[in-house]
Amino acid sequence: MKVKNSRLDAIRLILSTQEIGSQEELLNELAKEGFKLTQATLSRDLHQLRVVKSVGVQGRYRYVLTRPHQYRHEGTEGEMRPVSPVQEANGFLSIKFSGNIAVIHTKPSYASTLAYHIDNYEFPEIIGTIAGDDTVMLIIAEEASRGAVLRALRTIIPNI
Amino acid sequence: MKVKNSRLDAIRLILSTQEIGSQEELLNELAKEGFKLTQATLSRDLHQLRVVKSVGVQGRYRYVLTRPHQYRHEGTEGEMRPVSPVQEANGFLSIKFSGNIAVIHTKPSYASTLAYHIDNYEFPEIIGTIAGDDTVMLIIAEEASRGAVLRALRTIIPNI
DNA sequence: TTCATAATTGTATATTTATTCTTGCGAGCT
DNA sequence: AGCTCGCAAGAATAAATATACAATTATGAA
Repeated sequence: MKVKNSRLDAIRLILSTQEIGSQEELLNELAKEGFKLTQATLSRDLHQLRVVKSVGVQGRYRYVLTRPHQYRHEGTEGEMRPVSPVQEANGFLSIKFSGNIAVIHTKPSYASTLAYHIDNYEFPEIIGTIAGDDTVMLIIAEEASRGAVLRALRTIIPNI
Repeated sequence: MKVKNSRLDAIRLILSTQEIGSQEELLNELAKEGFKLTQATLSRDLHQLRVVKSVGVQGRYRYVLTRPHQYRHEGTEGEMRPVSPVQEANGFLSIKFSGNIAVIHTKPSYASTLAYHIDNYEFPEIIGTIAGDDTVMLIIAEEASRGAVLRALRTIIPNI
């Protein structure tokens, strides 16, 4: 849906520039931008964006974005995201799983850069990485399935 | 007050080892540990600890600690432990568990020093470590609980 | 197109969380 | 001792947020 995506964008914009302390407040800001929706929908949007209600400077509550970058899980919509340079040349060769560990093999010297980008996304499915020269080890969250890990990584490694 | 501080400690311990999705749930866990309090008090505790309700891997809500660093507001108790240089600057940021592995994130370049110190102690709970630039992975002994690991690490990382 | 399926949303409501108001307690003071 | 100040906490309640359900709308396959 076109409406929803631009609304999510608007939410991100607002939250990154203003101090919003409640959903109702955010609802008002969105209304100013011409978005008409209910608190229920907003709650769902925030959940999807993984926005959290945090505690700001004066002890006041504040909604904050947690993701450096957005990644859409299952592209319900075609929605061609722009492709970053990382995706162009990530050196990815293979991935294998064992227990709660995944091992990615890369071309020589690519591992640490790839790990850096994975870390950056702070996928909840991946609690940490460690890299050698051509190998990245991922520790997978206990609740995460391998499919979920692959989907998450696809943001960075489309050719996975 | 002594009670409150140990309760805050307990909250941190619980949140760092379990998936807690509501205050009531946390209240139950605290009850198991012998803490008796109401939701109102817990809400205030969480606010003080700047715990946020976030979204975990399965789309489930989860309370997470935002500040790995401990801060006691009022030095109610003198308790001035001598602080070693390691403790001064260990670069510790966060710790997460999955299976028998713990992942510690540190400030850039701190990981190997921290791992070195952990190795040095030869904690029976930790059978080995491996470090990158800002990540230390710990392999946990089969018999060791996560609480035990945290307690052990507290020797080196008081702000854990 | 038409049907089936999945996604989006609102309404109403349940659930959850924050806060107001009050009491009790202990430290430090005179 | 009595007094005050400030923190801690519970009870009750307000406020905020999540969700079950139903209706609508989009998407895709044949």
